[in-house]
Amino acid sequence: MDAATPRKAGRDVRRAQLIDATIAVLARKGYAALTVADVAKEAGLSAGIVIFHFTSKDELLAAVLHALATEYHRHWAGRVRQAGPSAAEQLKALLLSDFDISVFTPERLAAWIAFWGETQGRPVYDQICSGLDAERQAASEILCRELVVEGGYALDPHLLMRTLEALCDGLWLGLAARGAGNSDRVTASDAHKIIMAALAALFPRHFAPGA
Amino acid sequence: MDAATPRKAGRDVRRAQLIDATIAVLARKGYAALTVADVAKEAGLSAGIVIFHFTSKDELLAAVLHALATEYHRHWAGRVRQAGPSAAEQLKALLLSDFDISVFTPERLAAWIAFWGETQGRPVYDQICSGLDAERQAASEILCRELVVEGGYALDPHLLMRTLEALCDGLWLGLAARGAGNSDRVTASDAHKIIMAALAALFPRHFAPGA
Amino acid sequence: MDAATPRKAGRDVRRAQLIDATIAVLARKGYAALTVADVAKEAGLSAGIVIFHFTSKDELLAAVLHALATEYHRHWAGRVRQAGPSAAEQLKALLLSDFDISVFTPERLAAWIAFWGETQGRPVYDQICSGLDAERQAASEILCRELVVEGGYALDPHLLMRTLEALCDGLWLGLAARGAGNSDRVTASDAHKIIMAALAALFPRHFAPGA
Amino acid sequence: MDAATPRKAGRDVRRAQLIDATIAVLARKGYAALTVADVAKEAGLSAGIVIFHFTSKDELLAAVLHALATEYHRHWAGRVRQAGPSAAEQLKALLLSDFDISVFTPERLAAWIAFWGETQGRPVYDQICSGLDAERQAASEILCRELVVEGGYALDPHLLMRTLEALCDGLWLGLAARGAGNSDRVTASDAHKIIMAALAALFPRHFAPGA
DNA sequence: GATGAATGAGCCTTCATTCAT
DNA sequence: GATGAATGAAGGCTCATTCAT
Repeated sequence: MDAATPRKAGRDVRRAQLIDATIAVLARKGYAALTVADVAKEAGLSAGIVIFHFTSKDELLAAVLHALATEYHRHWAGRVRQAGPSAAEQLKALLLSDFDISVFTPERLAAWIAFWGETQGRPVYDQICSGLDAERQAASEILCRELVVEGGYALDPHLLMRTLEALCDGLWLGLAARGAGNSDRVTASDAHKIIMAALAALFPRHFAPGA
Repeated sequence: MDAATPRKAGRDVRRAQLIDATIAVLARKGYAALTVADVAKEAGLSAGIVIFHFTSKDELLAAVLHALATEYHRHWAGRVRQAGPSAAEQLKALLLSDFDISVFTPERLAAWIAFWGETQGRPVYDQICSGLDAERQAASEILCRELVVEGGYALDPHLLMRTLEALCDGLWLGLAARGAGNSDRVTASDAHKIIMAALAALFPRHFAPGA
Repeated sequence: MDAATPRKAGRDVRRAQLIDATIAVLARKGYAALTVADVAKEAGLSAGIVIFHFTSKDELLAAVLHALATEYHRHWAGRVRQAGPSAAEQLKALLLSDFDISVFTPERLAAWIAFWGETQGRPVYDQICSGLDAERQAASEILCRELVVEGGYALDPHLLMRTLEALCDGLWLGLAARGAGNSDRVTASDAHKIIMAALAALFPRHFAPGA
Repeated sequence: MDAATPRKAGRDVRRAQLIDATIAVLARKGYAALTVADVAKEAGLSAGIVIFHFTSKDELLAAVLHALATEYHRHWAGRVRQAGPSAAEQLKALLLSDFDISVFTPERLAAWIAFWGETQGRPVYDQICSGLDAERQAASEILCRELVVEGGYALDPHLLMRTLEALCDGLWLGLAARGAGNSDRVTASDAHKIIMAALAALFPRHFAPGA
């Protein structure tokens, strides 16, 4: 692919390059059909070097998931940090960060989904994500709790967190769906509107409808 | 597996048996790791007979997805038909039908998710589902529109449908997640509560909170 | 090789055929250069069927060594049984049985030697042989002890056994040696003479020189 | 391995170092499992430099065998030279030199055996050894002939040489054998006793029993 | 219909060898 | 001289598929 692949490269540079190539192949062919040769070709390298850098296909895939999970975590955590001091602003930032298409390109979403499907029979994948997932859920639940307290809503913060996380997951699924002839696809813009409408419906005293 | 596998069985019976075996393997090992031999063993038969009945592994998997999609469609359509005449009752029936644990066992959910991950690079899978999916989305959107009209809500029926469908999808993902040490899992009961709370939030004039 | 290889064969027949093919390749190319494809080609079959019958290359080789060791054990034990009742006759039969060219063809000897060289780093090979080896050494030592007692020789039966076993091993090595331009090779006939001369020298009251 | 590996070393020093490393790996893993990377690691160097110094793996192994054969030759030849003037003393020196454990460590013996097993399909190895082997056999046979003439033994000097050489080879095999749980191993001390007893039996007028 | 031996394509992985630094 | 990233040729093994029985 990359005709300008330098013959030599630093260890971490090459690893990152191969991880990116894997994501691209994952998005194009899915998890089951991905081969080491595909990844190598995508990166303009040989299959041998993939094993050289990652020891095995399994470890390459684990490294890819780890990279995705870490990137995801950094992204939402950064957005929350940059948000205003109020719980409402932070929750909004947390949820909308999932639909920042400059980071979560269709390619990356497709790669994520590919891993979801393989969590069965690959407990490792769960282990890679569970810690970071738990952090996000905890952050989300804390923010929900604050809003509930502030607004006096008669809702369970834990279930609110589950609701919002499920909504985000479901929207990702919709964004990644390759509606073949389906011109009627979910877009990132839709996702934004949906998230804001859901916040307005659940926390009417914090979020104005149509904001 | 099943020691009492009858040696003779009608064509469709055997196909159904093999489809069930495939679902079981899919749930246990995931899509990528599934082999024809696994399915055969699960069904207590030989690999040859699997190919004999389905011509190829690809067609077996397509048949499985078709069976799942058809079953899914029949289930929600039946529930909507059995529901009361009001749009609110029908929408509620439609959404809650997804969490009927007698039909959507963890095994079946896991099989579904396995297919989701492979939709990339397997356009066939999209084709199998798209028609039935569209029907459901249309039904859902129509019901949302009726509620919007009845209740005078300032919400877009299309986005409401997307919201509810995404929520259901996300909850399925959560139900299927095999949180290893994660005692804090989403349950079908949680899903019911979440759906009802979401309906109450979005359509307050149709659904009482805590119903 | 065998153009008349039947398409189907009983399990044990095929295993024996593949073991023979492996011995042939071992003799021709040595242990390190042997490939599953070589064995398959030698047997006129595909590589897949080798793995099908033996699970792995390692297990194939272990099975070959096991077959060789068992055959060896049966052979000398049979010869001893057929020999006369005296310890002298039995010891003679035991030692000469190693040089029965109808069983220990150059090919088989070469295969044996190939395994000897790989016993390092393959403890399994030791385990396969050690039991049967010990039996032979015990039998040999008992016979030596009887001769020592009968003849009043001032020799240690254990060391006598070691001497005779080492001599047999060394002669096998010489028989298997492929003296390239070396027309002066050890022959089975030499081996017979050497064994008899050694017996005559060690047990002069039991074995006449030149017998 | 050796942390004190000097970065700079004369060509021959480095070659010798790599040959020693190869012998160590050969003894530990056997011939078939030996890799250039193993040798490099053992020597505390990189794989590239091994090839640089020996051009190829094959030539490295040939150099190792050559080194072993030369060392072996020098050793016995030196011992014979240092021995007394009589044929009996020289033959004794020749044979016992094989069991000088200060030179023929278990490691070196294991390396030798590893090569024996690969002589099949590697005619080069035969070529490397045949010349020096022939010299030893000639020397041994000449000494045997002298003893036969002196003692008037009714034995063929050629077969006597074969007998003694086979005995030495067989004892080496026994010394190198890694009897796992086998506490009953051949020792160098056993080998000495066996050689002396064999000489006493074959040449009673030259060697006293129990000497 | 059903089995299981057999095939062959393709994949992951190893490893000797090259080469830029 | 020395390193280590990189290659490419095999090799072992898996697995969908075929076919004689």
